Amino acid sequence: MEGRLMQSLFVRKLSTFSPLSPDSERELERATRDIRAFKSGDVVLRSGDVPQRAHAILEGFACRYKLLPDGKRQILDFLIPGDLCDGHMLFMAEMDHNVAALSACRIAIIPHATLLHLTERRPDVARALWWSALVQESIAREWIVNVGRRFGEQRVGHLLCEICFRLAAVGLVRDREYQLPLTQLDLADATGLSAVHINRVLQRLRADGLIRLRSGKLTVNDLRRLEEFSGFDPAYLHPRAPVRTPRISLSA
Amino acid sequence: MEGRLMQSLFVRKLSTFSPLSPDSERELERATRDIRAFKSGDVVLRSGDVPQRAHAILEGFACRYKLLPDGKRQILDFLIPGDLCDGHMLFMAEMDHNVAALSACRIAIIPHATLLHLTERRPDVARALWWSALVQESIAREWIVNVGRRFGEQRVGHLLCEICFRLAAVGLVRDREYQLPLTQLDLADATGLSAVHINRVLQRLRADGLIRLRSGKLTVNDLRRLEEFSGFDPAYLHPRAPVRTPRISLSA
DNA sequence: CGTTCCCTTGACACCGATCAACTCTGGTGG
DNA sequence: CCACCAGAGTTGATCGGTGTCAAGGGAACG
Repeated sequence: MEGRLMQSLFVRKLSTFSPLSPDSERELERATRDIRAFKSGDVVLRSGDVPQRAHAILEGFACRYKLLPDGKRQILDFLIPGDLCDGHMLFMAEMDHNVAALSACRIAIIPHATLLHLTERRPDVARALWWSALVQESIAREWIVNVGRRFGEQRVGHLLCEICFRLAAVGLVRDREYQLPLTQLDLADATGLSAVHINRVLQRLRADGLIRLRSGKLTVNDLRRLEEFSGFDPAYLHPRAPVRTPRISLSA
Repeated sequence: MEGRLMQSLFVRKLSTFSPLSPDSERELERATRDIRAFKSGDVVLRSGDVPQRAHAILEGFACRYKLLPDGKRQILDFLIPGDLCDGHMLFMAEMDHNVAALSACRIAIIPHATLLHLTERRPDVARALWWSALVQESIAREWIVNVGRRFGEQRVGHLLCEICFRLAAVGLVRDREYQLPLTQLDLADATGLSAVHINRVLQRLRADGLIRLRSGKLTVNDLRRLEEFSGFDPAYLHPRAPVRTPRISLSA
């Protein structure tokens, strides 16, 4: 829908991390014109890969995950429109986890060379990328708390709150509702629970009137109550702009 | 012990992330001359703080943690000599978690102004700091897997492997042994288990001949076996130097 | 219009929490 | 030097959250 608009979600989101100059936005926009479609289940990045191109979600849901020797899967993060899948690969040697599409996705492919070149000449871009890595770190830490110390109901509630806030930040929440193209198995692997248990947890959340979830559409009946119930505090998403905005320039 | 040597662990570790020029090392060294002692239990950084100074561990163990409304604690990471507690605070608005000493610690206090100034003039320093943030992110993700999808024995085993590798990287492992000044409650809060259960897990690991743990000293009898048992793969610690080393300069 | 996921439900097992007591250790002061 | 004390480690009994297994129902897609 609205090709041009959706395309710029990546740039828009980056600029909320740290303001971008119009020129930088234009150049980033130009760099994200190579768009590929992925089907649900497609693997975008594989552990051990040494990717030469960066991937930015424009539409759809994806996730980071790791597989254990015994076949169990742990989802590490959901990737929503505007998210960069592999920002760290600009510097690191190889992927240490996988990324796969959880729904049909449109993903922008950006050669590292282009992104590096852009970053070298544009301090605001470098700053935004660095900042986005810090937010990801912060989200990962909250996930540790989620799987480590909360009960099933709170885990799921907390996760749904996080997704709500993150989607809202890119304008994908309307009337307390958002598209959630996730399987109960996906929710299970994100929360460290089993699919059967997720099913029962969802039923209880529905029975308590906290959420409605039908055919991929989630409705939060009372966000305040769900936050309270789940122990959710959006501070860890660092929604505001950074305090200091030093000029960062990457020059070759 | 050996004041001068210990002091430079922070600099030494940073330079393993990304090589530092002798000048940068010298300047960093000079910036870390303000050293404070902390007792076990002392809170170094509190959630909500807006610190004006960065903290680097020179000696001892500390941890990041969050407290839940019901009083439960989840440890998010252990901070060992060489680690920067709050690198992200150079950019972010406020702390979203706490940092406390788990043993007697010596911690270098570096004013943000100094660190920023240094970073602005020295691309190699900026690059090393960015890189260190990426490694922290990677560690946090592996912790999600640990608490989400492993059994008690493997969780603890995996954690002990990680600490072993990280301590070894700063030269604090000798003869498969290292100082582990952690309470069983600390291990519990790091693995999402209860203190009682940790006790039983440790007994089983000892009985299986995998480890020895007495009076704060941990011995790994057979690292290969412990890794295999715990599903540990050090790749996520990204021990090697970054592939690309673009010049990053922060200029005000 | 049938195949394939996905969701749902029930029975049962088990990992790990909780509670409560006891022991050990290291440090302190008389 | 020893008695004491507080914190940490240990143990047993019991409870409960969550996993596993197995079967059936529903909805989407070709």
